[in-house]
Amino acid sequence: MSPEPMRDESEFLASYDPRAYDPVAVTVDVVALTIRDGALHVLLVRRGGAPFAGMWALPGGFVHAGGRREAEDLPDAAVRELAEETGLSGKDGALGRVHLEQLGTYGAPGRDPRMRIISVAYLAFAPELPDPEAGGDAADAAWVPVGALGLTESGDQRPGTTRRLAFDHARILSDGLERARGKLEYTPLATAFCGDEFTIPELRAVYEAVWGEELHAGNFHRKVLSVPGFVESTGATSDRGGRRGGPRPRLYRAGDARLLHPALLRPGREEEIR
Amino acid sequence: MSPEPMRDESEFLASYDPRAYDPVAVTVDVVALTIRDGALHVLLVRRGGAPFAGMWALPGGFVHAGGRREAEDLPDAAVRELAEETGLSGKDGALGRVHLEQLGTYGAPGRDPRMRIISVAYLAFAPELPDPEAGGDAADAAWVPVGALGLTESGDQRPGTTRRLAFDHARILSDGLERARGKLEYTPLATAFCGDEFTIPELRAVYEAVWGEELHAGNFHRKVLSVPGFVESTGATSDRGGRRGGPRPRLYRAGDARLLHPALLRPGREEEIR
DNA sequence: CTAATAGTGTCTGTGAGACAATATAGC
DNA sequence: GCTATATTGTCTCACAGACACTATTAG
Repeated sequence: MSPEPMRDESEFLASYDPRAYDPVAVTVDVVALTIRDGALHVLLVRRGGAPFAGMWALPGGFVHAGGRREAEDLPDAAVRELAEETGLSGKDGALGRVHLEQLGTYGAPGRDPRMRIISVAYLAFAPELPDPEAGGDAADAAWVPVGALGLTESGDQRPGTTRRLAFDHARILSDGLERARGKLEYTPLATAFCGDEFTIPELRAVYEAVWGEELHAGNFHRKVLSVPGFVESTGATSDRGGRRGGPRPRLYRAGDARLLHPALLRPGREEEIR
Repeated sequence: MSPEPMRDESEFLASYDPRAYDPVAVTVDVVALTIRDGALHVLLVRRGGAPFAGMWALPGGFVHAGGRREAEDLPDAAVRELAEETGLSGKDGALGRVHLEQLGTYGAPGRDPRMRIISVAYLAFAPELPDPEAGGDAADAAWVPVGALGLTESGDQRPGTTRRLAFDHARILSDGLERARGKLEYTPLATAFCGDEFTIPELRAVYEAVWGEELHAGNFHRKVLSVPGFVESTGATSDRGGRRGGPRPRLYRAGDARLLHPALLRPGREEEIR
C-alpha cells in the first residue's frame, strides 16, 4: 500500500504533515538514443556547476511535485526535460514521434552528494534530431556517440575515457542500452529511430548500430517482411540507390504490430547466458 | 543529470535546502507472488485506516530516506516491507531464496489523496511461504488467489469483485502479472517458485498457474531438459508418484543459466500482438 | 484392475542462417 | 566496366507442437 497505515504518533504526523517526512527529492533522467552516421548516439549535457562540474550527465531535472508548481506526471516531466534540452517542442511537436518508456528508478543513498535523490529514468528512441542548444547553465549539450564513452559490461567507464559521466549515469546509460538491445528483438521499435518512411537497409542499419554487429542483408530483409505488422509498403521507391551503388530500395512505413512474432533474435548469444 | 544545475535563486535554494522542495514522499510497494494449491497467489494486506479503509493493498511503506532514520536503498526497503508483512526474516533468512526485481515506478498526481507519493514497485517470486500475520494496524494479511481479484486487461477490477484494491494497486498488480508471465518465457525464474528440489511436473504447474493455460506434459518435459542450464539433475527420485498415480518423477535443482535459450514461449499469442 | 501420470520416441511444419543468383545503381 | 548493394531463391538444421507408446503408481 502506498503510505502504510498509521502505526504510532510519528507515523500519524507523517501521514498528514509532509514536512515531517525524511527529506527526499524526485528527479527524472532521460536516456535519449538516436542514430547518427550509422552510429548510436545518446543526448548528454555538460554540467556547469557543482557537484560533478565539467562532467557529462543525462538530461533531467526535478519533477514538479505540486508545491510551488502544478503537479506533473512522471512521463510529462521526462518529455519536458527532453524538450528543454533539445529545444524541440514536446508531445505535439517534433518530439511527438519519439518513443518514451520508463527504464527504472535509481535511489541508492549517496548517489547524489547533496541529499537523498530518487531518480526515475526514462528511455527514449528518437529519429535523427538537430543538435541541441546548450541552454541555461548547462555548459554544453550534444549527441555523443555511445562508443566514445568507454562503457563496460559492469556499468562503469573504462579508465582514460575523456567524457566522464556524473552521478550513477554510466550505470543508468548501460541499463538503457541493454534495454534497447532487447527491445529491438521483440518489438518493432527500431522504426522509432527512422523517419516516417524508411528502407529495409536503413532499418538494418538501426539494428547494426544498436546491437553492434553486422547482420546478413538478405536474411534480414526476408525476415522483416515476413513478420506480420512490422512494416508496410508505401509502394514507392527511394530516389537513390545504396551508398556505394546498387538498386533503389523500396520504401516502407511502420506497421501496426506492437510485438514481433516471431521475434528477431540477436545472433550468437549462447555464450553470454550464464 | 540528477538535480539540474542551479538556474536561479529558487533553484539554488532548492539544491541545498530540502525543505524548499515540493513536498513529496517515496514508498515501495511489493507484488509478491507464490503458488498455492496450483494457483497463483499474491500477498495482500487489508487497510485499517483511511484512506481506502477496509480495502486490500499491496504490502509497502515509506522508504527510510535518511532524515530521522538511517538511509536505506530501495531494494532493502522492499525486503524490509516484505519481511515485516510475512513475519519471515529478511535476506539472510527465509526470504533469501526469494527473487526480487524492480517492477516500475508509479507517481501520477492524485494517486494518493493525502499528498504527492512516488511509489517504486517491486516484483517478488517466492516458494510457498506460511500465512502472513496481520501485524501492526493492518486489519488482515493473506495470500490471495489472483483469479479472485477480477483483474481486467486494462488494469482495473471487474465490478462486483468483493476484494477491492486501494490506490492504483490493481494497475501495479496487473503490470506485475504481465511481467511475471513474460519472465517465465525467457528466464529460469519459474524455479524461484519451487523449493530447492523440484520435479518437472511441479515446474510445469508453475508455468500453468502463471500463464493460466495447460501445457503439454511430454513436450514441456523434453523442452526443459533441452535448455542448457535450466535445471540440473539431483540423481534422486521423488518419494511419491503423481497426484492420481503414475511413476515417481525425478528431482532437479535450478541450473546456472540466467536466460533460457531457446526461450520457452507461451503458446498461441499470435492474436494479442496488434 | 483401472485410470492417471512420467518419461521417451517420432513425425511434421516453421523458421533461422548459410549460400547463391540476379538485377540495378554509383563511380 | 567494376563493385557494392537490393532483393529473391534454395538448402539445411534446429526446434515447437502433435501424437503415440511404455512403464509405473494411486486408489
